[in-house]
Amino acid sequence: MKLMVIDGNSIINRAFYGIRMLTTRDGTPTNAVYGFLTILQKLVGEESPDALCVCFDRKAPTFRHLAYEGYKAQRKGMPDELAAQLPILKDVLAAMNIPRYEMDGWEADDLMGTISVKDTAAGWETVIVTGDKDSLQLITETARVKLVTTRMGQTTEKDMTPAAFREVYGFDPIHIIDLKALMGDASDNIPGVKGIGEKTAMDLIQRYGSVAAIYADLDGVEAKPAVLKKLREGADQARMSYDLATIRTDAPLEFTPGDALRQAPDEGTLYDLFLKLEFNKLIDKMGLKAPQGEVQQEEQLAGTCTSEVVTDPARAEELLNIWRQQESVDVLALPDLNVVAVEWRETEQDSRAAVLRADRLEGYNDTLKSLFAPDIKKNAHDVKNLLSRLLSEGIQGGGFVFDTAVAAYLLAPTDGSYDLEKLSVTWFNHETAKAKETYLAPDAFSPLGDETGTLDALLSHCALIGALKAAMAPRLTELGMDRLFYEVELPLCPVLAEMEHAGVLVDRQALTAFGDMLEERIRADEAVIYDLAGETFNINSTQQFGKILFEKLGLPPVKKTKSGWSTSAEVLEKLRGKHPIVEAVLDYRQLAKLKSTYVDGLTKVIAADGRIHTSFQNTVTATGRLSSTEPNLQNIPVRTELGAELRKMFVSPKGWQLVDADYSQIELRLLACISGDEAMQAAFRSGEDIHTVTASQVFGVPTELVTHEMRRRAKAVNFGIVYGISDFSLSQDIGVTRAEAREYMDKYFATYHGVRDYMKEVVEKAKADGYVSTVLGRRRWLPELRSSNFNLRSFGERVALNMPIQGTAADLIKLAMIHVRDRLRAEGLAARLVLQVHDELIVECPDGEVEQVKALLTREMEEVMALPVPMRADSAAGRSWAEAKD
DNA sequence: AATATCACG
DNA sequence: ACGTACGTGATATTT
Repeated sequence: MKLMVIDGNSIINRAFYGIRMLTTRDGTPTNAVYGFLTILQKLVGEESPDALCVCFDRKAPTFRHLAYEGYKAQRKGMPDELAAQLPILKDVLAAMNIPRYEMDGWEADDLMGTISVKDTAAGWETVIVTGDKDSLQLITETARVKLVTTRMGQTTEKDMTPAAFREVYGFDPIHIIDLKALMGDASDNIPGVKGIGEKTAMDLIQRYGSVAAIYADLDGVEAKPAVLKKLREGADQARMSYDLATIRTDAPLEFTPGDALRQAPDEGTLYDLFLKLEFNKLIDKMGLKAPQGEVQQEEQLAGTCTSEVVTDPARAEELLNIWRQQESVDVLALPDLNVVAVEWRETEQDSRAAVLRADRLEGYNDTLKSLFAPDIKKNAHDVKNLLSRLLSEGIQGGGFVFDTAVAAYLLAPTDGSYDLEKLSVTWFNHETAKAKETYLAPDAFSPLGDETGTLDALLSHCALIGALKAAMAPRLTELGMDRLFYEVELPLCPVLAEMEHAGVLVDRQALTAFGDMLEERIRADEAVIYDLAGETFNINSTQQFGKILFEKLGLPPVKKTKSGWSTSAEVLEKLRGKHPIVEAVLDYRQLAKLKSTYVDGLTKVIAADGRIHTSFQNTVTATGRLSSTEPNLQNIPVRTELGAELRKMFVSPKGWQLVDADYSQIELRLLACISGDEAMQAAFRSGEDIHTVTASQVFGVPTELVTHEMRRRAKAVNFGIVYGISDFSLSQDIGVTRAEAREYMDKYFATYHGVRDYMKEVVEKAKADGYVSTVLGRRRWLPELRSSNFNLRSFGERVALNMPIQGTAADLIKLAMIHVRDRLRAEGLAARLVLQVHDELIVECPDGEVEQVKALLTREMEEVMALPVPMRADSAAGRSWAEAKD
């Protein structure tokens, strides 16, 4: 019979440091518990012990430690992230019915020693699991130590039997105590004999066997005189250290191995616990089932509903009428819209589903049009995308009352992706069929394809939308995000879809001509660079260029990257003037970027209608902003003269113009609002230039005497504040000493103490709540604030400062976009929104509408919300984006 | 797939 | 003592 006894503290420690940080969505750290369980499973699998128990340390002072009061005094307390996981682990062990031993005044290894002795007495074999070499003294013929090490998430263990031990150390296991007595152990604060290290100690113990033997006849010991002297002077230390290093085997513990016989876990309790810890993989791996009473979710997901493939137009009509009666139905469409699944509840319990297929149903397009009309209320996943595809088919969809992708995003905006498969796991801990392997497979619905499982998967995903809504809607309400969801995000979907569909007209010829010009200049730069380098090389390769720059030409490296010396523009700026190649490469880089990313990149995505249709992503950013992809039209150059040329390529159709409206200083204005800073609010209300006012106050001069340089620095401080700046970064940014930067910030905070107080309070509140939020209640969870990692925690603090501001700006412009669209429509204008660039809206309209549209945009943007500081928006019109941007 | 760079607000 | 600003996406090179 075999008993496995685990050093709980040691193993959870190894797990904590060996496995990357892991937290639940609310920030509870779980990596150590997870790691512990992984190790436990692995070892139990390998050893199949008959009995199992875990020992823990109890912090109280212990007698064997009284001998040396410094003992453990200096041992660093365990990090909070680890300490928080100990009680969790104990709960898990309880649920698994694994006995746990801990006693006031005793350490885990003492208990393990005691248990091991009793185990042997009962005629059992013992396996001691620990990461601590101290415990090697417990090795006997019937007790072996499994030494566990965890690195990069990989666990390796080594079996230490008496033979294996002797192989490594050259003496018997029990004498590890003697070894420690001589060499000490810093991590356990065992002093050892001063001046005796590992080498000497090993040699002595190998030759004499024990401390006792050495001191019994110190004069007979063969060693260097210096060593002998140290031994003589350290006799007391050696004796004391010997006691400290000795693991006791006489703890007053009642134990017989039968107490620890393995038992089945309490499945329900364990399931709940793992669900809370988000250990979904473990639930599956251990085949755990939900406790009674929570099973209905499974049934709902199992999709036991009745389904039909609609082939009769009359039946389709009938169904449409049924759907019109429903409070809402769930819809899931293939990307090409040729197959649509609809699911609805017939009664409380029974659900039904129908599949519409373009190839099976006559009048499919009309049915589609009716289904997506506003009078049928629909729940869908990624409404914006669906609406966009519908518009491509000439259908203007409406009537969407829930979007599971957007809801998932609002509830966890940093999760990254929200496909149905993933949501099924995060919300219900249920693996579903993979869309790509079933209904999204290339031949899923082709006549030659294999349809087995395809419809099942489609319908179960469709039903999942309903189940997710049932779970998410109350959560949104609970977190106060109803208005944000139903009045901002959801109504924004059709606006975005329309913008994507509209696209923006591009002057292809001008773009090509610009590209040709760039091409020529790039060639010229290449020639110059090769000449200056004395060889040809790939200028785009930072490695090759770095070699030329720092090795061949011998310029001084400035900054490191992970893989060598940086050649970034920031570095090259500093090297400017040291060698002509620097300037040439800077110029080359600018041209190459414009050519490849913008001219070539944009040309590639001009559609047949001569326009570029970007995709606006509404479930990507952590702050609530939109993002733009394929292509990204939110990073079209503007800061350099040459780059800004590109904006001349974005044009209006004949007889039309582009109207551009942008918020002025929206983030700083919101900082003034959110912080409640009177001085800053007054500055904005005065209507003067905020950077000038700030400069005047920070530098203590009247506004008329603020120089260009003073304003520039004040502007950098203003911006920096919004990002949670440090004096170091500010000094880097504006090129002054760190002390000066510090001084500017101090003066800034003296002027705007409301901002200073806000910065402190928002971080404190975030730490208490675990999240920050915007004016409209958009949330970002911040588990980083609980990290023991300084960098990560500091990052969390900066995010806590920035997200409410950037996020509120995003809230505002999103709301403004909805209002703008509604007003354009209400006033019967042909004008339409085409682009959004975070604080800027671009509308395309007939010449005759320009003035009306300019006024409308300014008004809707400025008056989108009543705030203590006025929001300002400026608008301008022109034949191109460049012309409209002044 | 990861890294470096650079475009934007 | 730490390491040094928030939020994005595209391209080219290298692994």
